[in-house]
Amino acid sequence: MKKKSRKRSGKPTLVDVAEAANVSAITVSRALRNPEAVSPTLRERIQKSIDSIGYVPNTAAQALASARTNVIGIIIPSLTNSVFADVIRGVYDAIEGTPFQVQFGNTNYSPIKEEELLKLFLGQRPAGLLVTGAAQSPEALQLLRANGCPVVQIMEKIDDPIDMLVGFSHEDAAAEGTRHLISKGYKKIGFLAAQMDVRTQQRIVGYERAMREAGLYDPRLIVTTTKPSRVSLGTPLCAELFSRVPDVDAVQTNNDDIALGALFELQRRRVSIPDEMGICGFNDLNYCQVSHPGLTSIRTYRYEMGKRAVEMVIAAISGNRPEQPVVDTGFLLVERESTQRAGQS
Amino acid sequence: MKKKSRKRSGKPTLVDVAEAANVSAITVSRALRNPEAVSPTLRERIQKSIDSIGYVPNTAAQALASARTNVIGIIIPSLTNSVFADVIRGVYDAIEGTPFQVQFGNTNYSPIKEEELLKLFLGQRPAGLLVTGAAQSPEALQLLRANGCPVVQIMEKIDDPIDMLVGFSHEDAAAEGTRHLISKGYKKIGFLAAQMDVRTQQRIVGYERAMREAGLYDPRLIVTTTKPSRVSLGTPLCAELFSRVPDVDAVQTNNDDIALGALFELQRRRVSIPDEMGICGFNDLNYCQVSHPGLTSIRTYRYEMGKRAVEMVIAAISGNRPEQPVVDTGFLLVERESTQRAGQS
DNA sequence: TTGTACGCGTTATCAT
DNA sequence: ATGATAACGCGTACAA
Repeated sequence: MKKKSRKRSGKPTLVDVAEAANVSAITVSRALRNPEAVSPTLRERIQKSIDSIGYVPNTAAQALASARTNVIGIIIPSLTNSVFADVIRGVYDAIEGTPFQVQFGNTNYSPIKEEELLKLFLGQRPAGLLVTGAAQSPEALQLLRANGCPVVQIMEKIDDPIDMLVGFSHEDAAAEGTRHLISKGYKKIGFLAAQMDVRTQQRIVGYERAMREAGLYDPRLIVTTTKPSRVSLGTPLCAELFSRVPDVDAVQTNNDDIALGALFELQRRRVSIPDEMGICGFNDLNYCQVSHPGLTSIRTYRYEMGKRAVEMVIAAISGNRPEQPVVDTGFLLVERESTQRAGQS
Repeated sequence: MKKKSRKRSGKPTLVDVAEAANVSAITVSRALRNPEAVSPTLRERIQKSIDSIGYVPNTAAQALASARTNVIGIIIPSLTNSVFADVIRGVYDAIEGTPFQVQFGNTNYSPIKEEELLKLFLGQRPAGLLVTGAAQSPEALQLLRANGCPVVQIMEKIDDPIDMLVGFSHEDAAAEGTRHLISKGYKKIGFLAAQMDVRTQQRIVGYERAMREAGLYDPRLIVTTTKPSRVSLGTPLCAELFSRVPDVDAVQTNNDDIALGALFELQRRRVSIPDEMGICGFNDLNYCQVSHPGLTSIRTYRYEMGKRAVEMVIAAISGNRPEQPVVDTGFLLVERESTQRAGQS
C-alpha cells in the first residue's frame, strides 16, 4: 500500500535516472547543466541511463526551482504578414547559438488580444520581451512596467520607449516616397492602403504632409480598406481610386503587396507604367527588383530590426544594457522603373 | 535572521494574494480556476487583491503541480515561407476560443534542429504536437512514440502515420500539373525548384513520372537550387534552363514564387505567355489570380491543413480521438491564362 | 567531486 | 464552501 501519492506525470524524472545510474539526483542535474563538474566515468554512466530511460528534463520544474527561464517572448500583430516574416528571420538568426528560446504571440492587430497575450507571457516569467509598436494600451504598459524584465519595442520609433526600442519613422518614410513621386512630376498621387493599423495611419500622415507641402493634397486620393492586405486587393483599391479621381497619375501604396496588385491591375487596364502612371511601394520586398517593370519602393530594415532587438534584449538580460536604448534603423528610397518617367529630374 | 531562504522570483505569489485577501492560498487558486466554487463575496475580495498586487499566475508552478499544460507544440520548417503562413493562420483560427495555446518551433529545414526542438518541446510536457512531414529521423520518431502525447503530422500524406495525419500527395499534385501542361501540347517542359526539401523532391518525382509517361522525360529539364525560395530566384533558374535547353516551351515550378519570378523573367525576355511558353505554379497563392497573365497553379489547402490538424489534436487530447486518423486534403489544378494556349484542348 | 536538505509556487487530496 | 497538508521535479546552498 503506497502513501498518499498524487498523480505523477508518468514520465521519467531525474530521480529515475539517478537510481538507474546509482548516483544522487543532483549529480545527474549537474551532469546535464555543467558536465565538467562531474567525473567522466559518472558522466558516461549517467548519459547511458538517460538514453535508455528516455529522460527529458521537465522545463516547468527547472523554471520553478531556478526562478529563471530562457524564454524571450515576442508579441507581433501577425506571423503571416511578409513584413513580420522578415523580422522573424532576424529574430531567429540572433537567437541561434544562444541559450535562449523564443515564444511568439500573435495579436492579430487586436489590442485586447495583446493584453491577454501579455498576461499569458508574463505568467511564464520570461527573461525578456519584444513587443510591436509604441501604442500599447495603458493596461499593457502597466503590466510591462510592473514586470520589470527587459523590453524592446520594435517597428516604430518614439523618443521615450518603455525600456528599449528599435524602429523607424513610418511617417517620414512615406513622406519621402510621396516626395519622390512629386519630384518626378506626378500631380494627382493616390494613396492605397489596407489593414489600417497604427503604422499604416502614420504612413498616411506622412503622405498627407508631403502632399500638402506641394499644394497637391486632396482627401479623395486616399483609398483605404480595413481588410488584411493581399496582392489581390490592388484591384478593388485601384478601381475605387479611378472612379473617384479619373485623372490620377500615380500611387503611393501602404505596402508592396498592394503595389504589385496595382501594377497588375494597371497592366490589365493597359495603363502604361511609369509614363501614364507612377507607382511607389513600401518595404522593398524581394519581388520589387524583379517585377516587370521594377517597382520603386521604400526599403525598410525588417530583418535588422528583429535581429537587433533580440541582441539588445539578450544584452540587457545579461546585464550589459546597451548604452543607446533607442535605435533608428531608417529607410531608403529605392528608385526603379515604375517611377522612372522620361524627361524628368 | 531569516531561515535558509532561496532566491525568490520577487513576483507576487498566490500566498501574497491570499494574505492580502485574508483567505488561504487554495481558495485563491480555486477562485481563479473555478470561480463558482467560491462564494461571491470572497471572489470579489480576492479579485481586488489580485489587481492591486498585480498578481500573474506562474505557469511553471501550475504545470508542475497539475502535471498538465495547455501547450500545443508546432514544429515547422519555416515561419516565413508563405505556405506555412497559411498553415499558421489555420492553426490560430482553430485554437481561438479554446483553452490551448500554441508554441512554434522552426527547424529551418534541418533534421538536427528538428530533434533539438522536439526535445525542447517535450520538456514542456505539451498536451499535443504538430510536426511537419512524415520523414522524421529515427531518433525523432523514438522520442515521439515514447512521449505518448497526441501527434499530428501535417503537409504530407502517408498511410501509416505516427498517430494522426493531415496532408496530401505532393507527388500526385505535381504530376497533375505536369500532365496539364502536356495536355496543352507543351513538349519540353522544365521543372524549376528551390529549397529542395523532402516535399520538393516528391514533387520532382511526380513531374518525372508524368514526363516519362508521355515519353518526354529529359533530366536536363530539371533545374534546381538549394537556396531558399524567393521570387527573384526565378531569374537565374530560368536563365539556367534556357542555356541547357534553348527550345524549352513550358515550366512547372515547385512553387508560385518561382513561377512569378519566371513570369517576370520571361516578360523581360519578351517571351510571350502562354503561346511561346506555358507556366504552371504550385500552391495557388493569392497573387496567381491577379497576375498578368493569370498563373495556372495547383491549389493546395494549407489553411485547412493547419486548422484541421489542430482540431484533431485537440479532439485527441480531450479523449475524442477522430475515428479517421488520416485526412487527405487533396489538391486542385486551377487553370488560368499562363497555360491557355489557343487551339489546344 | 559528490551528496543532503530544502524550497520554488502551485494544485490534488482529504478533511471540516 | 473553505482549509491543511503534502506533493509535483528540479536547482540552490551548504556540507563533506
